[in-house]
Parts: sequence; C-alpha cells; structure tokens
Amino acid sequence: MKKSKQATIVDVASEAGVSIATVSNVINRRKVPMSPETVRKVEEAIARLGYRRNVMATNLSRRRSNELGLVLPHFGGYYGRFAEKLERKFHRYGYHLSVFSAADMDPEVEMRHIEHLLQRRVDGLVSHGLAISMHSTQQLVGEGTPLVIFNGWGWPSDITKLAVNLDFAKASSEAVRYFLAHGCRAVFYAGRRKGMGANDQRIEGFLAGLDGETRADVHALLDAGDLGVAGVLEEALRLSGDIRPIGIYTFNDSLALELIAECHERGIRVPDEVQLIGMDNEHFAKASYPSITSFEMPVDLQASLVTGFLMRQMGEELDEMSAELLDSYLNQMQGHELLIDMEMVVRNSTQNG
Amino acid sequence: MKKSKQATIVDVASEAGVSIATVSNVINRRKVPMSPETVRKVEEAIARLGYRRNVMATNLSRRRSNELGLVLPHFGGYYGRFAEKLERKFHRYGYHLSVFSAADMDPEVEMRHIEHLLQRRVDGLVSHGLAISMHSTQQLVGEGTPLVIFNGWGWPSDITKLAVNLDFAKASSEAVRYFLAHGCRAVFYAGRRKGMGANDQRIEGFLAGLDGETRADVHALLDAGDLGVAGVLEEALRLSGDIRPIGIYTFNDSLALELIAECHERGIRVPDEVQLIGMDNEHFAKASYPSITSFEMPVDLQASLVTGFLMRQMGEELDEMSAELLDSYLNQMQGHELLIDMEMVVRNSTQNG
DNA sequence: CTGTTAGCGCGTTCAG
DNA sequence: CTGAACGCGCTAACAG
Repeated sequence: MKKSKQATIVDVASEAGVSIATVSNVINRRKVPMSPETVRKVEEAIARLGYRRNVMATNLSRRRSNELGLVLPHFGGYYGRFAEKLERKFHRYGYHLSVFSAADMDPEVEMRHIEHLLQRRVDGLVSHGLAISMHSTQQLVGEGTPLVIFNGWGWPSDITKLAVNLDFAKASSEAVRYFLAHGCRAVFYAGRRKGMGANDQRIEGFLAGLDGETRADVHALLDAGDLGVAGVLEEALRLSGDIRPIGIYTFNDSLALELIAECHERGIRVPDEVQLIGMDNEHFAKASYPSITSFEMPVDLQASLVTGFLMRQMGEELDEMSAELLDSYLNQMQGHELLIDMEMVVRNSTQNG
Repeated sequence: MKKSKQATIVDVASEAGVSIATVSNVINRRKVPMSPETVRKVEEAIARLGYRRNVMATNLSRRRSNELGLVLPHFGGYYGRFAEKLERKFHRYGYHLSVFSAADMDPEVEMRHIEHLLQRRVDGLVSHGLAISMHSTQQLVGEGTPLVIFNGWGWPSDITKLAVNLDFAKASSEAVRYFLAHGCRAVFYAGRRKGMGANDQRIEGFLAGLDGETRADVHALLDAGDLGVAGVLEEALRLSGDIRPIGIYTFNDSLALELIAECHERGIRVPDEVQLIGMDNEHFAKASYPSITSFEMPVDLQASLVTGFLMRQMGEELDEMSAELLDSYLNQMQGHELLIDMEMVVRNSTQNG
C-alpha cells in the first residue's frame, strides 16, 4: 500500500506474516512442504493486495524469460492464422509468444522488432525469411538466440538450425501440370517481386512443371509489380495469340481475384478462356465468382513443426506425438530445410473433372 | 566474455576502462559532458563485445517500461492494419507496442494476454471492447494502467477514460437510406451475433435509418450465425414476397461476398434483384464480382486519436497537429465515447447514380 | 567529467 | 517449513 504503487512480494509477505521465500514458494507452486494454513494466508494476502508478479524482476533473477518472438511480414491472412496457432502451441510448453509485423516488409521496422525482442532476452525467435538481409540477421541474432525460419530459403546453417518451409515449388509444378492436363497450351506465372524467396520458389516450380510429357506452346513469367494487374492479363493474352484457354498461375489468391475482376471487365470468360490457380486458399477464394482454385496452407502442421523443433532445441520434452511428427519430417529433410506439402483445392476458376 | 554469456554493462565498463556509470551515460546519450575520447572507447567496447542492453533490468530500475499493449480480436483485415499504424505512431513517442490476438474472441486467450501485459508492467493498454466481460477487465486492469478502448460501447468511465469508436450506427443508417433511395422497399440487416457491441451498433443504426421519409414495406434483422448464409438469403427473399429489388446490409464485406456467391448459385442478379452493402472495405470488396459497396475504415484517424489520447494521459507532449486533431474530437464527444465517421464507397453491388 | 553506491522486485541458497 | 542475504543488470543520485 505504500505510495499507492503495485504491491510487491515483500508487501504480500508482511501482510500474510510470513517470509518472502514462502510467498515465492506459494506463487510458484513449489514442491516444498507448506502448511495449508500458510498457503491460504498467502493467497488471501495476494488477493487482498491485488498483487501481481513483476515478470521483469522474475526473468532477471531467473536468467531466462520464457518468452519467444515471432516476426511476420504482416498480420493478414495466412500469417495471422499461423501466429495464433503458434501462440497456442508454445503456451502449452509454458512459453509466451509476442508477435510483430514488419509492416509489409519494411526492413527498418523489422529490424527494430528483432532488436527489441533480443533486448528483452527472448529465449527463442521465429521469423519469416524475408525483408532484412541475412547478414543483418547474422549480426543481430549471432550465436545467442535459437532462431527458426519459416518460408525462407538459402539460409546458412550457422545462423539458423532449421527452416520450415511450405513447398511452394512443388505446388507450383502441380499447378502448371494441372493447366497442361486441362487443355491449356499457354501458361503463365503472375508473380510478385516483393514475395522474394517465396516468389523465387514459385518460379522454380513453375519452370519445372513445364518439363512434363505434355508441353506448353507458350509460357512466360510475368510480374504484377512491373506490369500491373491489367498489364499481366494483356501480356498473357498477347503472347498467347489465339490459343485458348490459357492458364495463369498467380502468386496468391489476391492477385487471382484481381485478374478475375479484370477478365469480367473485358468480358473474358473464366475458366473457358482463362483459367486461374491461386495460392493461400483465402476465405474469399471460396466465395468469389467464379470461385478460385487454390492451395490450402497447412498452417497447423507448419506451426507444430516449428514449435516442436524450437522446444526440443531449448531442452523441452516433446510429447510422443509431436516428437514422432517432427522426427518423420527431420528424417526426410535435405540440408536444414524442411518441406511441407500443400494440397490443391479445385474450384471453378479452372476446368475441372 | 565470461561464461560465454551476453556481455553486461560491467563487462563493457572494464573493457573500456571506465566506470559503469559512464557506460550508462553513453548508452542513454545523457546530457552530461563526456570527452569524445571516452565515448569512443565505450562505443568500441560495446561493438567488440556485442553488448546489448537488457531491457528487463533497465525497466526494473527505471520503474517504467515504455511498453504498451494492444489486444485485438484477431489479426486479420482492419485490425491488423490498425495495429501496424498504432505501432508506428507510438514508436514516435518512444514507446514500443506489443500486439496480441484474442484468437477470434477466445476469452481465455484474451485474458491470458492482458494478464501477461500487466505482469510485464506495460505503461498503457489499448483493447477492442469485446470478448472478456467488463467485470473481468475491471478486475484485471483496476486503477493502475491507463486503458483506451476502441470500438467498444457502454464501458464505465471508472475503467476506461476513453473509447474511440467508429460510428457504425451512423454508417448503418446511411446504408439503409441508400437502399430506400435506390428503389429497395424491402431491407434487411444480416448480422453476426459474435460481433457483439459492434453488431448492436449496426442494428441500432439500421433501425434508425428506417425512420426517414421514404419507408420500407418490409424489413427484418437476420443473423448469419443462426440461419447460415443461405438461410439469410432465403429468409430475406421469403419475407419480401415479390418485392424487388431488396437491400441487404451486412455485418461485413466477408458476409456480403458470401451472399453474392449464394446469389450467383441461385441465378439471382446483383444488384438488379438483390442489392448489398458491406462494411470494412476489404481488399476483395473492390475486386469481387460484382464489386461490393462498402464503408471505408478510417484506420489512420482512429489510430491517431488513440495514440494522442493515451500519450497525453501518460504525460507526453503532443505535437501541435495531433493535439489539435484530438481536441477537436474531444470537444464534440458525448460521455467518454468518441465517434469517427466512415465513408461509403459506392460500387456495383448497389444501384448507383 | 568520472566513480560509488543504493536500490528496482524477485529467485535462490542455506543455515535455522 | 522459515528468514536473512546475495545476485540478476541497470539507473540515478551523489560524491569526487
């Protein structure tokens, strides 16, 4: 009650008429034997004073924070869902997760967040592999803090022990083959430079998918950042001459939706003339007109693997299921990059059946 | 270098051959005069050792954290954007913002986050006015921590000094009147119970909008949670008999999009037979087919007002523009709830012109 | 200009 | 079971 500030453990101790050690024992539910009477007195004092433990003091003293940090490109869609999953999973192990957005890949903001997390002495870090350079990350994180990357490619193993990646390349190949198998002799990839590594993976997969038995007469890589959405469509149509239908595989559902809008505008029929496949399986992909064929993001699985690996690296005991799951993936891993398959969800923006 | 742990201020001091006070002065760029030579030595030592300040120790000692917390219903759409804006604005005042999602209104998760923020001794809190009960909040936050609510109605002034709300009621009235002025003699509100306060506001505005010069022959409140999306459409059509067009004002764009999909499914023409107005002006509202008439969320303005008020409450000096803006809103405030107008964006899901 | 020292709130021995 | 004492890393007077 002194100074009308927050009560401390000392206040509680004197209020309950015990020592601070006892209060600490009660708070942390230690195994040391205490009389129920004592426990009750302490708990009452805590309630009466509205005592709330100061985690800064706790962590300082314990020399560990039980806090983890997650850095996202932004909060929207898949990333937000991933964050929520991850938070819940870490919580089961007694860790608290703080989530930060790099505000759509602003390197300065991203840097600030990572620096702050490190200053807060988080026990571990999870980050997308995007905005800031690997060098900066190296500098920042150094040897100290365990770092797991998700959706990042080509990270040296001295900075991260593991990257948990969605297999965009494979999905992209699948998309191309789907187009080829469904009458498209002209196929395009509509990308986003800004997607960086994730964009490169899609390109790689796209090109690989072209090498099947059925071949495309026309194909090209287009970028929505350079050409704009309308520009992408125009260029695709121009390159295709009178080949129909054409297939456009897009960086994400959002871009696919915009292309559909562009088609409506010009009276181009989807999927008769233009077929589209997106990525992310966003909510609107199902409800758009026509609905968008896309790839479902295995958010939960990805979060489980990230959690499992980081927890194990930090010396936590995994439950049997988690351990088994993690190991099965680690076994078939190449380098220190682990790949997760994605499933295509066929809808009406492609010819189906 | 001892124990291969993180270097401390003591390590830096001895490495540089100065006292820890000097190091502290350098780190915090205090106004005390120091020889450039000393500063250089300290900075070199810092770089050499890879020293990074421990904010827990700093905050403990300073008895303030310079940290703020934000609790969101979830990370998606408007909320995520709001969070990013807020983070940037607070940063200008030297505060760091940690954002948490209640995982789509899970009260337990929400509670956990608030409790954790309080244990971290954040200097202030911003929260949506939704999942947890006011009573719990009362308990949790008590007198100690400044709290600003956004989009929350009916909060007692002893727990929050200010609620910064989007004027959903006004927008809803406007939506209804738009329908009436554009030939709809049957109008409906398609809500979401889960929206709670925000849903109530829409209902209130919807009903108020019915009381203009032009009247509706049929109107009703429908809930997508109870009836499902298809159910809402069916019920609206049933109640309307052969009145056409009908107008459906929806809780948000997402629901509007689903209703459009439902219309496509049944061959119902939008906007000829059914007109729709959504809310949030999400990215897909513009690109959907037909595009969705919606209300733009003044995220930046709302974030500015929240920032301004909280900063002032915490004794920070606002710049002139911010102060002026804040005051102009505070002056026309009723109670301690401040209302922000939203602008309707007319698109093709309504008859326009 | 620089060094000393007493806290900040809590965890952790270790003798009682 | 309990209480005293030290340490965590840093800030903030206060001396020098």
